[in-house]
This record gives sequence, structure tokens and C-alpha cells, in this order.
Amino acid sequence: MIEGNPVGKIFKQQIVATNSNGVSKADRQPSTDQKFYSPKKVATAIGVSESSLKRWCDAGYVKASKTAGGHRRVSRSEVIAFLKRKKIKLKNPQSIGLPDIRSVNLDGIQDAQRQLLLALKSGDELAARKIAVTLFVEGRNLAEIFDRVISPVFSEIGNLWRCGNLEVYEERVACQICFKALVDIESLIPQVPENAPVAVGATLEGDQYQLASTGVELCLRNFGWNAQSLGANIPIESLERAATAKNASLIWISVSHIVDVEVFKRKLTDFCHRLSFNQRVILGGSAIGSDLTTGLPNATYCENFAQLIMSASPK
Amino acid sequence: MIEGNPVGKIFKQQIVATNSNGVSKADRQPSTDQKFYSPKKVATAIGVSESSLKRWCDAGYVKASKTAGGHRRVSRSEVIAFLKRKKIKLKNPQSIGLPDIRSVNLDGIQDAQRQLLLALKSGDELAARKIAVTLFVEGRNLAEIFDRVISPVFSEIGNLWRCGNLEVYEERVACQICFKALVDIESLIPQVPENAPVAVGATLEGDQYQLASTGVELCLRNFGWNAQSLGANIPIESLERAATAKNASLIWISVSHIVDVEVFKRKLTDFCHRLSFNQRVILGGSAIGSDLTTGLPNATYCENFAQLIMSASPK
DNA sequence: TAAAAAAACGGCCAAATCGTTCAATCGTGG
DNA sequence: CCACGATTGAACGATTTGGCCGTTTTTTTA
Repeated sequence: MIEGNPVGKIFKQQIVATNSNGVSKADRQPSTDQKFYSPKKVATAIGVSESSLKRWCDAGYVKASKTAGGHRRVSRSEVIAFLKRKKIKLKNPQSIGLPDIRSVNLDGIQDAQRQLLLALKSGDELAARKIAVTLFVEGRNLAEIFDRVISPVFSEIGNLWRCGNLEVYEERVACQICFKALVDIESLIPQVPENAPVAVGATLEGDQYQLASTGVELCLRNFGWNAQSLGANIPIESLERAATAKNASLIWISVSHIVDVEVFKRKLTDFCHRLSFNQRVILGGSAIGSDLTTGLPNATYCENFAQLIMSASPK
Repeated sequence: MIEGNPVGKIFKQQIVATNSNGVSKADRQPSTDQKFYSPKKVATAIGVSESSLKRWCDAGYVKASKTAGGHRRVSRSEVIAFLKRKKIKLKNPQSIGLPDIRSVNLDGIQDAQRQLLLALKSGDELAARKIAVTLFVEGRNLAEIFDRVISPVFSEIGNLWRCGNLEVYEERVACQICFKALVDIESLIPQVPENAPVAVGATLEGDQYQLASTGVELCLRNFGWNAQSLGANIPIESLERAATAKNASLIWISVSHIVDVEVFKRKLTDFCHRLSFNQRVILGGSAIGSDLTTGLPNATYCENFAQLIMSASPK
């Protein structure tokens, strides 16, 4: 039960980790099966506090070697042995191979990106959601999370998919998982006050990619807006009625795919002209450039989420 | 220093820590990972004394894991399962990290249906999610929740939309909210064992309605399957590859919309014929009838979620 | 390579939980 | 009405836990 299943995954992860560039020193140890982990990593993996684990090491419950400087090092095999001795089965059998994923330990943005891509590609929902949550609770800015982790990851997933290196269903599963991760993050964002200015946005008709719009929603909420994403595949007329109904002072449009550029331009122009003077439009997305907003005084183009935050200056 | 010293203590602990399961961190964090709670928190949540809860844990009425030091830990899904077994209500949901659902008063299924429709129509995300969680926590069967609440509500939403009484964006928002509610419920379902039989399913190409498939996923998981919905708009070839890759013994297809019936039939027949002898297919959805499965020995048609559960007899 | 940042050290302590015992309460059958 | 077993909740000293903090070691950065 311990040996069989998860080894493949671990092994795979290690391989990828090796030839990626975001490898930390600790991860680069000789893979002679003698991997050592710090008390903190082991503690999070097992699910106890660092204090407890240190105490157990000192008491001898967990065998630990020490560095010259006196820092404890626990081998993976010893962790597994400890689990067996205590008859503790980890909830998730996968996590018995407790290197990276479960004890989410993100060595910077690069590493987070790498780990998230791995998790999404392999459909490891738990890992992906945990990475996202960890990023947020560790103080990362939401814009940064989207610009430097999620967007690049999905850009890469898109590439893999286009090159035929990723199944359709794998891409869909990745989107679903990521959406769930965003729901997790949403629960960590403070509730917006009643009188907050309203923002609505969507992905337009013919465009099925709703993740980015949900991302905008989160960013704006975190920024004090009462933001709501309407979802994907929304006709611009319906978006307009939503903006009116909810009295939104900010409307965003996320564009990942344009069916007909001319039609899009015309509809967008009409839409912007019909808005009232205190309503602004923010556009963004991979399928759009700054040229589309020229001549539209109340529309702004944003290259990324950081710019979005800048543009959406509070009130 | 490592071996000798505290043998007595180790021995004692080993004896105490018998059939334990897993450990986790203390508080915080959203639904992402299995949360565990101390006897006191669980006791407060249920509304009994800590003593009683400890006794129940030891007697096996409540499944509890133990830390290495012998402290009991109860997972939230186990609390919910216990509530359902005992047919009692939560006194203090907040104590185990659940939203305060006591304010939700559901006067039977009909009333729940009505309230959910209202919440979804008005885009009241919080209310909708609370209703869903309440239904589940208060002992409703998942199949019942889908068959008698969610499905009718979305059927009605579809009607309103077709009659022009509901904006496109309102329908989309309703779907999003409902999906989030399902994510909430997902976190209350016990994790499936590692060796559980695998089921995959999806909504096929040209069909964008992914809620039902996610519902199937939840139902099957709650029934002991290691189920994963691949999402919407999946080509049947990709579904087939997923089934192969994951070694699924059950494949479900949720059908809300068929582009071309003849093509659908042909593809479905081919698909079923290519499956191995130990793989079954379950079909369901508003756009399909029992006639489509005639002549397909390994395919079953299900009218509703209750039938689905019956058909998906464990293993 | 040196300085800065991050992680781990060790020791301490309040709070939580442990296992146990015991009195109070409840339902039931005589 | 009472005796009886079963269940409950409170109390107790002992043990475990998790966070804290100033110092030291390790890792990253410039």
C-alpha cells in the first residue's frame, strides 16, 4: 500500500523538477532515495505543528539526523516508518510520498507556477487548490497570483493542448480544478461593504473561457469593489442590461477568443457609446490588444491584472 | 540517544494510538483539504458535552483518528455523516467551520425548491449556497437533492429563460452559483478510499451544461466511487481516452442537448462497442430517452439521480 | 564573497486534551 | 413506586499541543 501507487507520481514529479529551472538547493539532493526534509516540511506533511515534530524528534519517536549546525533532518523513509509505527495512515494515500505537493512549500513564484502546472496536468485537484490557497494566505497579491502563476500556467496548458500534447478532457479538468481553487480563494477575501461601487463583467458570446473573468472578479473584490462575474458566453446586450440593472460603474470584458473582429469592434463601440457618463469599461485578455480601445473614451485596455488594479482605482 | 530513552512512553503511545486514520492542521483554510476538529469543537457543534463525544469516538460511533500523542481528531465529513446517521441537527455549525445555516429554515423539499429558485433568480449567492449545505447537512440524500430540488429549479430557470422572463446573464449567474454550492457540498462528502472503483463522465461536445455532470460526480463519490467529471463540451473520443487512461469501470454521459441525433447515436454505439467487457455506461439527461440505449448491452439509461444510484451498484 | 533574508534552533508557557472517576438523569420492567 | 442498567456531563491531575521569541544556522541575493 505504501510502495505501489504513488511512486510513479513522485518519480514523475522529480523528473520534471530536475529539468525545470526553479529548483531550490534543497530539492537538488542526490536522488539515492536518501531525501531529507526539515521539521517544518515533515510537520506540515503529517499535519501537526512544527513544535510537536521537533519534540518528537528529540524524544526519539522520530529518528532525525542533524547537520553540523544542529538542524534536524528527517529522511523520507523514517517519516514513513514513523507513520507505520504510530499506525497513522495519512488521509490521502498519495501524500505518503510527502515531498513537495502536500506540504505545499513554494519556493517563490517560479516554483509555484511549476507545481501548479504539474498538479493541473495530472488532475491533482487537492494539490492545485492547496497551492492556490497557500499563495494567497502567504501574502501574495491576487494580481501577482494571476499574472505570474495562473495565466502562464494556462497559457502553457493552451500550448500543450494545441500541440496535441494534452487531451481535451485534461484541459477541461484543469479549468474546473482552477475554478474550484478560485472558489477557495474567494472564501478568504473579506466581504465587500454594502455601499461598495458595483462592477460587473463577463466573457462575451462565442467565448467559453470563464476563468479569467472570475479572476477579475476576485481581484476587484479584493480591491473593494462589489464585483460579479456573469460567466462566459454572454451576449454583450445582456451584459449591458446587467450593468444597468445592477447600476455598475465599472464593466469589464475578458476576451480570449473573437469570432469576428469587425462585428466585435462594432458591437463594442455601440456598447461603449450607450453607457452613461459615470460608467467605465475595462478590456483585457489574450485575444485582444490595446488598439481595440482607441477612440473609445470610456474604455481602457489592460495588459494584465496588475494594470487592471491600477486602472480600477477605487471610486 | 535515539533508541533507548523514552521506550516506556513510546510503548504507551503505541498502544493508545490504535486504528487511527489521519491528522491535519488545526484551523483556518477553506474547503480545500480535509479539515479535522478536536472533540471539544465537534461537541460544541453537535451540542453535546465533550465527554460524550470522546466516549462515542472510543466506542466507534464517531470515526476518529488520533495524533501521535493520542489526541482525537474528527473530520468534518465524519461529523456530517454522524449527524445523518443519528438524525440530529447541528447546533453550532460555525464550530466546525460551516456557515451559520441555522437561519435557513427549510419547510420540506418543496420549500427548499422555492427558496433556491428565488435565491438563484436574484443572484443571492450566499443564500443559495446555504440552502444547499443545509439540505445536505440535515440529512437529505444527494440524489433527492438533485432530483427534487436542483433539477426542478434549473428546469424552471430554463423555462423562464426560454420565455424571455430571465436574462441570459441571470441564467449564467445561476449556474455559477449552483456550481459553487456543489463545491461546498463536495467538501462535506467523505473522501473515497484509494481502491475505490473509478468512474468518469462528462457532457459531450456541443453541450455546455456541466452542472448535471458535476452532480453525478458528487452522487457517485458519496456512494463510494472514485468519480470525476471531466466537464462539458467533451468529444466522445476524449472521454473514451480518459476512461482508458483512468481505468474507469463506469462511464456516465450527461445529455442536455443533442446537435444531431443520428450522429450522436452512431458515435455512442461505436463508443459502447469499443469498451472492454468490464466497463459500463450510464446515460441520462433532459435531452435523452431510454430508446437510445436499446441494443447497447453495456449501456443503461437513467431517468433521474435516484435511478443512477441504483444502477451504479457498488462494484 | 559578503550582506540580507529566510528558516530552524531551543526553551518556555498557556491552553487544550487526555484518561479516569463519579454523581445526576433517564427509561424500563417488576 | 423503586431498583436497575445505560447514558450523560462535570471534574480532576497528567499529558500533549501549538505558538512565541531571541538566537543561531542556512539559503538567497546582490
